[in-house]
Amino acid sequence: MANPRSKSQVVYYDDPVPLFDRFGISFDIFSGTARCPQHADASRRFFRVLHERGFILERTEEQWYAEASGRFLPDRYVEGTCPHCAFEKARGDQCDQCGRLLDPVELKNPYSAVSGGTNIEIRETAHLFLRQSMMQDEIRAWVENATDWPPLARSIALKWLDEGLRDRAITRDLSWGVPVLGPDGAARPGFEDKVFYVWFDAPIEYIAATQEWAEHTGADWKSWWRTDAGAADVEYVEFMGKDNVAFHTVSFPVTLLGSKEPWKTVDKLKAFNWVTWYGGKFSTSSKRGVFMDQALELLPSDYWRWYLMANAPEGSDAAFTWEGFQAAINSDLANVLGNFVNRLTKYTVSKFDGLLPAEGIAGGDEAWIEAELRTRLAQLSAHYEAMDFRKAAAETRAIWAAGNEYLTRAEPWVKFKSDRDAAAVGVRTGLNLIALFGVLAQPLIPETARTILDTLGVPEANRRWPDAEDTGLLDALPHGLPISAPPVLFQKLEDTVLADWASRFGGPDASQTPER
RNA sequence: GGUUCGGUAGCUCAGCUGGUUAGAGCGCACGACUCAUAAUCGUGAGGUCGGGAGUUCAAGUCUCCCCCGAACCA
Repeated sequence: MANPRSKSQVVYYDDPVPLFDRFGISFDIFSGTARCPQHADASRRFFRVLHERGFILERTEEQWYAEASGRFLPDRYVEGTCPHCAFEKARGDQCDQCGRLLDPVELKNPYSAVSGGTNIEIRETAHLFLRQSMMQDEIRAWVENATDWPPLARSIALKWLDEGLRDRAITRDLSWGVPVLGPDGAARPGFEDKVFYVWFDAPIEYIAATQEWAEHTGADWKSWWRTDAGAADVEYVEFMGKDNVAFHTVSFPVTLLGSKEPWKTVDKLKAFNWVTWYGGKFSTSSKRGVFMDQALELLPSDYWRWYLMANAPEGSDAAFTWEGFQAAINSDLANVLGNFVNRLTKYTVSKFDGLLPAEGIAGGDEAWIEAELRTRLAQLSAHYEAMDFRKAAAETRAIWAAGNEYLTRAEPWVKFKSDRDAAAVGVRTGLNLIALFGVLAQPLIPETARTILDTLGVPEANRRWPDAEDTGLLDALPHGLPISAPPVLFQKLEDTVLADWASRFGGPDASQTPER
C-alpha cells in the first residue's frame, strides 16, 4: 500500500528477482501490477463484470483537495489534529495516539502529509464502491467450507464477516495505477485523475500474471484458473504474511465469486506470522536487522534459509537472535550434517583408497537404520504435504542425526582392525546415507545439497524425492565409485564474528523497540 | 477501546476433538568413543504447563475473571 513516508521501498523493490535468485528462489514468472501487460485489461474486465452484476456503486463524498498540487488527497496523505484527543499528528484514517478511526474531514488544522502544505480544502468527489455487503452470505458459506486453512486464516476471515462486510471504495486519487475507463474506452467521466485502489486490482494480477506466463510459454492459463476449462483439479495455494489474510479470504473472493463466473478459488492458505528482531521490530534506521542483500555479504544463502525455515513463524511470531542463529548453524548444519559428510569421506579416502567399498553383507545395524528411515521419511513427507515447514526441518535434522547414530552402532573404525569387510559395510552404508541426505536437503539448503550430490556424482534423475518404502536407498551408489572429501561444507560461527555483527546490525542490547 | 492469537524446562518451541509417570532441539552435568570441523553417541538434572476460581471420575487441554506480550481494526 502506497505510503508517502516509505520512499526507500521503491528502490528496494526495483527488481528483486536477481536477489531472490541468489537465495535459490525461482519463479515461473515474477510480475507485478505495473509491469504486467495484461494487468490493466484483466482489472477492467473484472470491474465491468462486477458492474453488470450490480456490485458497483458510484457515490459522492467529501475529501481534502490540495490547491498547490491540484489533486485530492487520499486519507493517509492528510494529517492533522485529532478531534478526540488533540494529538497533533493524527493520520487521516486513524489517530496513532488514541487509536480511534477517523474520517479525514474531521481533522483539525489539516495539512498534506506529502508536502506539509496547509492550503487544502474540502471538496466533493466521486468514487466507485464495491458492494461487498451483498456477498456476505455467499462469502461466509465459502469460508466455512474452506477446511484446509489454518486457524489463523479462518478466524481473521470470520471476524470480518461477523462485523459485517462493508461496501468499500475501489478507486483512489492517485496518478499511479490502473485508470478507470468507461464502456467507450475513454476515461470514465469524473474519474480522469483516479485509478483503481490497490486492494481491488492487485490480487487480479495473479490471474493476469498467469496470462502473461501463458503468453511466453504457450501454456493455457484457463486450465489453471477456470473450473470450466480444466482448473477443477488444480490445488491452489497462497503464501502470505498475516496482514494480508483479510484481503485474500474476503476481499478478493468477493471479486471472484461476485463475478458469478467459474473462477478457481484458493484451497490452501499458508499464513505466516512475523519474524521479529529480538522480539521487536526490524528497523534500518535504528540498526535493528539484517536485510536480504546484506545477509548474503555475511554468509551463503543456505545458512539463512535453514535458520528461517527451521524457525518459521508458523504458530506465532518468531524472534531472530544471533545466539539462536549461531546455535542452529553450528549444531544442525556444521556438526550434525557437515561433519557427517566430512568424517565419512575422509575415512573412505584414508582407509579404502578413496573408493566406495563393495565388500561385506548388510546386518543388524543396517536393518536398524533402514527401519528408522522408513518411519522418518514418511513423517517428513507428511510434514511437507501439510506445509509444516518447521516440523519438516526438525525431521530432516533428526534423519541426519540418525545417520550419526548409525555410525556409532556400526563403528567401522573399530571393525576395520579385525574385519575389513564388516567395516566396508558401514562405510558403504554411510556414503549412501550422504547421498540420501543430499536429496533430502534440496528444498531447504539447495546449494549445499548440490555440492553433496555433485561430489558423489549422483545423476539428476536420481535426485528425486525418495519413497519411504524404497528398499534400495542404502546401496544405491555404484560400487568402486571414486570418493573424495569435499571442502568443509559449513564454517562454524565464532563468538567474535557474532559480536561484530551484533554491533553492526543490532543485538541483544537493541532489544527495546524504540518507537511504537 | 474492541477483537483475535499467545504466555509450557535456562533459551527456542511441540503438545488434534480433555484421559497412563508433560515432550523435542539447544544449553548444562556425567559417561562412551576416537573415523571427523574438540565433531559424534548415550545417560541425567531441570517445569506447581502466567495467576485465581469453576465444570468433570479426570484439565496444559473446557468456562469465567485478572496480569503480561503481540497483532488486527478495511
